[in-house]
Amino acid sequence: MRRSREDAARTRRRAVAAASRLFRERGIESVTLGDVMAKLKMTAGGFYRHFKSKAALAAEACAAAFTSSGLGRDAAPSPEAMLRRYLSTAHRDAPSGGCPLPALASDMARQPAAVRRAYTEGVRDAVRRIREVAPAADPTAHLALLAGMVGALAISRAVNDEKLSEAVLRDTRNFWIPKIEERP
Amino acid sequence: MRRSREDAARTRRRAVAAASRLFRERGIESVTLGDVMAKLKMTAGGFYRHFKSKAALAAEACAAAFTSSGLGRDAAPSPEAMLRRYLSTAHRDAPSGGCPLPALASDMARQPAAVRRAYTEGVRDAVRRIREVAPAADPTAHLALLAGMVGALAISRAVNDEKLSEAVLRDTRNFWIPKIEERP
DNA sequence: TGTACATCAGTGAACGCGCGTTCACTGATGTAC
DNA sequence: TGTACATCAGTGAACGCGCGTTCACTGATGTAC
Repeated sequence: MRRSREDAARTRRRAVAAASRLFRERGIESVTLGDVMAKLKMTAGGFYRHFKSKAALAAEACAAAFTSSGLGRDAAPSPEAMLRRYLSTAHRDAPSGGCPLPALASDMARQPAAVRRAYTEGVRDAVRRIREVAPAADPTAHLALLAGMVGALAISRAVNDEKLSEAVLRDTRNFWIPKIEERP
Repeated sequence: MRRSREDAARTRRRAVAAASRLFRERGIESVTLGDVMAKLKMTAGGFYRHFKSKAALAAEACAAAFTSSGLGRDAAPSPEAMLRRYLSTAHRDAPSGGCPLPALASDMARQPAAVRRAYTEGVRDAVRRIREVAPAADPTAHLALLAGMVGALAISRAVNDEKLSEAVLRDTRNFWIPKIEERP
């Protein structure tokens, strides 16, 4: 039966939020509309009152993942605190609330332009954020640091061995912390 | 009709090789058995004369991707040459023949233990390889470098903007080259 | 403020499609003598 | 070496299943008067 406008708008927002979490956790293609709607305790048919297609949801959910995620969330901490938070086992083990960059990277090759644009904008935001938090001397360090953070998290999640997984996070952290604390 | 033993063995090898390339190009789950067998100009039904299931092929194809891939392929070059090759637009644009680490990272979370084990072994091999080629002073640098290489390639492939994509590769290269050329 | 009607959020069944897997079949290869 | 038979690599159709999407339907919400 019909719901109030506020209820409907809330359903839409909840669908985007649930998809944003599920996509980061399992990848866009492995998540079904049934999975997303089940999180709202709804049946899949109702989905199309709110979105044109799964691709449309993917574009919104990706953008949402970036605006609500790790790197940009709160006021600028120290560069060391940022790195420790990003390269933590907690972040590794909770991809659904974490940074979309490592979580969605390999999905991007198969996504429509709208989704890829959202991801690309997310990379630019992350670089800006790093530049603010850690205005290091070496101008090539910012993208190299981002690559290291994203790569370390991705590898630490992919690997089957807890010790190796933690070593990747720890060594990447320990390598970068002195580099970004330096001031020219 | 029946084929000779050598023909059959050759078919099996070709299937593993084709899958290894396709998996790196499109991700394991987006590649169908039909895609793999079409590369051999065969129909999908014949697949099961050689493999128990798609998962069994995935395990073999993953392992194969590591033994035949980028990082370990040829005699130790200079560390700079290795970095330039890995972080090149050529490598970025040819994932099917390239390093499986960035290509398969996000598939791993959803793979059975055998596949994840192959990937983990691949990470260890890559670290060993980096240690040989670039025995840098800082002991945390090896994993940090691997993370940077994998992250930079993954981001450069995911991003929609050619300039940003090249900047990620170039900056990561330029950041690391002086670090790994240093000898203590 | 009440009433009559149109709207539309959500349900649940149905659809078409593509996938992994199975199977009866074919005919060249391998084997036993 | 030749012959008779068993094997089995590959074909192509069929299967069951899950997915994205559609649709008729329901009944509360919104609107016109």
